Amino acid sequence: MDKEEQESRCEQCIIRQFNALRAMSKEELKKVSDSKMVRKIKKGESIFEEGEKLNGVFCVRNGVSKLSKLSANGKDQIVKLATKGEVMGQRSVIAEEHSNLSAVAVNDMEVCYIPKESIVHTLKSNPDFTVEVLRHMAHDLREADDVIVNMSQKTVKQRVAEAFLYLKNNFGEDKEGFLMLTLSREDIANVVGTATESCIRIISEFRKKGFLKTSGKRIGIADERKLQDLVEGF
Amino acid sequence: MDKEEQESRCEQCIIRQFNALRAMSKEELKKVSDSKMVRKIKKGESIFEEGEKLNGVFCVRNGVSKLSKLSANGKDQIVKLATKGEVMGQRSVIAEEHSNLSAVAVNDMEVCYIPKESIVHTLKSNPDFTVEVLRHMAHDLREADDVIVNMSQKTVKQRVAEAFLYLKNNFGEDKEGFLMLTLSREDIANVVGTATESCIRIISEFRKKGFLKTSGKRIGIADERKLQDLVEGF
DNA sequence: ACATAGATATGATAATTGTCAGCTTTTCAA
DNA sequence: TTGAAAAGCTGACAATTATCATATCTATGT
Repeated sequence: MDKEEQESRCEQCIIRQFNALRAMSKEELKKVSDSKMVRKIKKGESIFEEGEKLNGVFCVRNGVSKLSKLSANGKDQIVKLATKGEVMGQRSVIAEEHSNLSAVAVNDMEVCYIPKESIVHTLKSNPDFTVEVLRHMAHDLREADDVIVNMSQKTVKQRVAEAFLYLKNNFGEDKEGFLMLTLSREDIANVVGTATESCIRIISEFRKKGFLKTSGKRIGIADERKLQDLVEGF
Repeated sequence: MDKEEQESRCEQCIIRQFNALRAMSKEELKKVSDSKMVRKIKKGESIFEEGEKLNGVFCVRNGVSKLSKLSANGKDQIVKLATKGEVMGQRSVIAEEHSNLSAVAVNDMEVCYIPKESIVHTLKSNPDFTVEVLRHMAHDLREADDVIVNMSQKTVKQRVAEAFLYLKNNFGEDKEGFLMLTLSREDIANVVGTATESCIRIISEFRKKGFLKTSGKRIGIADERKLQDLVEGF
């Protein structure tokens, strides 16, 4: 077993610590590892589509994927950004429904595809694993509730401010102080649920006020305190 | 065992068919039944509050409860309406977090309080039950995703129209054609995520256009087709 | 029945947000 | 390197939605 092959064994995979797979037994993990497939996905490529029947889940090893849903007016609403260690598609596999979301790579990615059999079998036989999955889903549900409240009770400006704080806290910033995860203005608008132009306008405003700094499409947070105040309604 | 006592046994409870309790064994159910407490709650009374630590879950036997979250601007956002057969508080119990939502009775209710021990123990030992809970939570999560998209991509008018269709489909209407579940205009506004005045205005408009009919605070759907068209953007 | 608090209704106005059009800058592949 | 094409930006304007003020109705307890 060479180095690369070794690293691609689930048993050795560090990523696993962040998700429910850590509750699997050695034997179960071995099965998963044997049945999984590593896939490289380029920026902009689709991983799965809304309405598609998923026969497995995707575990993110590297990169970021946007999970979105097309609305009647033709705009995508980004519901979640999935990053290293997160599992995509588990909701659909568990509920045995077609996917309610599309997944598209925001940058180059590496994901493991795990056929549902490996998962479903363990769900039925290893309660620790099932409870662990349940915990993760409970967490996702709480986050979704929070998003609902933000969407309906906060202004667009507050939501934009919050989005940048979220990006900083979850993806970090480089040495120059720019956000590690660079999204297009359109993607930001789709996270926030607003028109691209409105989003751009607000970013400009924040830049003029010294809350943000920009360089091309890169954006950095210049005054976190002020952004935070804005989110909280001051 | 008299009739009332018999009906209050979980083993006999029909409600159970609608939730994850149906996956419990006879013995497990007996334990739950012995530890549960039936509680009557009057309209407007609170069942639990946001931030409260829940030591059990609430199974709705009768009536409807609104699950809401207070936003920074002082308004409640109603995230879900829980009705007969639904279990409230399970997310918090499973995630071992304080509740992220408040539950208030919309009309007179009867709920069973089930201490978390009965649940948690079964979660660890009966995978069928755990998977069933997981399925329900997966379903809730999907619904939450849909709400996010609606909130951020639909106009207030569309959301109001959708809310009435939802109320009709989930709670039905009486012989006169009024919705069985009567919510105050303020509650409707809090479901839709808008100002109470805006909500009232839109209801008036819909009445004038013949989409709805009203009688005091009761509201009925007069033209489902037109409401549906509106939701879909015509 | 009646008073009254709370809910519903409506107008006027302000603030927010979306849409369309046109322009400039950046990005990326030939 | 360069020239489309895409992304970013800005102005003007329209549409939507919130806010405040005030009036009317209605449910509820006494």
